[in-house]
Amino acid sequence: MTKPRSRRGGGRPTIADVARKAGVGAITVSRALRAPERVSEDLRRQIQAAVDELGYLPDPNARALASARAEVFGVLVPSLTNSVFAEVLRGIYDSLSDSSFRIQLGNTHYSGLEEERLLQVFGPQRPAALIVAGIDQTPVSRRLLETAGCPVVQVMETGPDPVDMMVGFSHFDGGRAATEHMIEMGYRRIGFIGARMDPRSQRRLAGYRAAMEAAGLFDARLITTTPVPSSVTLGRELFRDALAKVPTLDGVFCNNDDIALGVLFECHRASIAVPKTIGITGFNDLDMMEVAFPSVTSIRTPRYEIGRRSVAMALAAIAGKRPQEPVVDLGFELKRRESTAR
Amino acid sequence: MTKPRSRRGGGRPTIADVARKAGVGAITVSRALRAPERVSEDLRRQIQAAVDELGYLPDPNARALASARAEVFGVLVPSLTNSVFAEVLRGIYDSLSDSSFRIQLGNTHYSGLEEERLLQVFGPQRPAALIVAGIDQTPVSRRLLETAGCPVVQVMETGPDPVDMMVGFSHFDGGRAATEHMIEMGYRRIGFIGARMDPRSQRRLAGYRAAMEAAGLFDARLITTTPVPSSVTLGRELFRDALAKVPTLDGVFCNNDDIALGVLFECHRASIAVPKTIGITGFNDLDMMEVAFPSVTSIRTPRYEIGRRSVAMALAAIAGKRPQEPVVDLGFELKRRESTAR
DNA sequence: TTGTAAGCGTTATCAT
DNA sequence: ATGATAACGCTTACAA
Repeated sequence: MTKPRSRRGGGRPTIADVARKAGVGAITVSRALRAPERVSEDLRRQIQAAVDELGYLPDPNARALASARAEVFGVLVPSLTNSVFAEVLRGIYDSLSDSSFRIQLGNTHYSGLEEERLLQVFGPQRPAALIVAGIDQTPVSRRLLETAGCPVVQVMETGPDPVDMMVGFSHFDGGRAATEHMIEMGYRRIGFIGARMDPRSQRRLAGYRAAMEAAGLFDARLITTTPVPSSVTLGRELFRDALAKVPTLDGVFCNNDDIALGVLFECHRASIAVPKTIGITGFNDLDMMEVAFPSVTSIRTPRYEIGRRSVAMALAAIAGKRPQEPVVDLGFELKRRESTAR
Repeated sequence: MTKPRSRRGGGRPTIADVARKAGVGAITVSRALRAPERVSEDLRRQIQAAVDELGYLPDPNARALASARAEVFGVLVPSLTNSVFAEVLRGIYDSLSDSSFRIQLGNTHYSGLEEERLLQVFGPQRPAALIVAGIDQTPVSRRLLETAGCPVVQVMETGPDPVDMMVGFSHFDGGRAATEHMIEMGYRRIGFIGARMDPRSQRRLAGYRAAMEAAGLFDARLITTTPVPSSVTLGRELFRDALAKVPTLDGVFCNNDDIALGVLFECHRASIAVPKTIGITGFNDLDMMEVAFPSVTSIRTPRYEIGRRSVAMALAAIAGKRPQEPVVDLGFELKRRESTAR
């Protein structure tokens, strides 16, 4: 006659089963698992044996309920397929895979409202930390983050007023560095081509503008943008528009590498010489920019590292060790390549 | 004098607060939220008012513990940055964003052992469904899936022996169709270039081989593969190797579009005419293949749709409506483009 | 249709 | 260092 199993449990061993088998109290098992140093050597071994024998695995839901903390990192990104965010996500994932923290994913689709909604939904779960892309949260989102009761890391950009912590770099400086490089290489009628135009793209554009104005080269007609999501196809189209608008164009700084690639392909197709007739600079430095023909100058951004660092900071904060400097600027690097080697 | 707050709760309103305010029992609130039709019109309104006023949001952890079911979809992919899986993930995410299901992410890094570990970790959470990439689980993983007690969808491929449900297409047929197309276009010394060589790549290779043998064109020296992860850079290198090995090569079927792009760029660099001297076919049909110059022939695969469909099937199964046919083949499409238009 | 009682599996509290 | 007890916030089972 079997012991009547509880109505709901699937029959998995619970902490009570382990405790019984090891001849100790449930709480001791709990401690042995979470803070082994607080349990005597002896009991620890007995408990471990019981755990192994029963194949016991703690129930994260019960744990979260009892401790009012889920071992979950909430991660909010604006896109899953944009490889920039995919790499940030990979950095976050890799840094978390040794721990018992899970990742709960949120895709804001570049929408502030959707971000608010997701933050609202993540809240009741009491995540251990929140990592969000960008620094331009709505006032509502900002308050939700401030009252989340857990470490918060804003990633991709740095700025003056962190909710809690920040890891990123200056998109303005990146845009300016790219543009200054092209000016230095002798380009004069340098266009800006940008899609999506989210806040980070806007700041790259501002950097472009600053550099152009400083050189006395700025001309509003050189700017071609669209709110439409970025793609290689769109890069081609925007380049055509830009060229139609300003036939004397001799270079383009592209919002990102997808656009740059579209420009490059269109140049091939239209037999426009790169870098001679048109110079091209991209942004992010995807793997393929180095292999492209001609290879494409770009701004290397530390996406993966941003992901890793954000987790490191959050983990430290969870452990009570807040960093000296809550805002970390990981910088960027200009990769000079053939596409601007006039 | 404030009512002594419980020691742990963060002070958020609970279902009991709502029940008190609405003058009903807690369970009625619970029902009103999950199955409104089972509560009278009147109470439903009162409860809704109380919920709104208090800003009540159910605690998913408590809910999961009480019901022995978390509203979580466990999703296992081999890579976060490979855009193929990023798109599957996006499809899954988009299909779930109307619901209250969360996504818990697992990255297997193409490792069967890591997949086992993740399945083990996901188990105790009692996910509502499991979506896993591939059909080649280890015996251990397979048993974990079979005993997970929730709907399971294997995605990306179809095969004869589903754990539960499957959505995908035949990589063998895809590889064969691509190769047959090249043969039809007049190519004879068609190489196969592949990186990573996971099970899906292997089956594409098998399809290539079948087509080549059927045409009496097969030659083992035409095959160039490596277990190294795929990249555009690698595509260039493998193409060089292939060409060194077989100077008479007149075409290549690439394992995926990254490789194909690397080949294309190398052809540009080495002034090899495409499609005249070398024909190129890729696999997956990324956005940029159509824009590339020359545009690249590829096999269009329904990644996003696979994600959506997998969720639809899982959701139906959760609702007790299992599909007639547990294995769904979404097919693929050959996109004939300039790179093979000899 | 609504409510009462009893957990769900774990950890916090307080005591020993 | 260890344990008894009472939550944690919700849902299941059953009763009315």
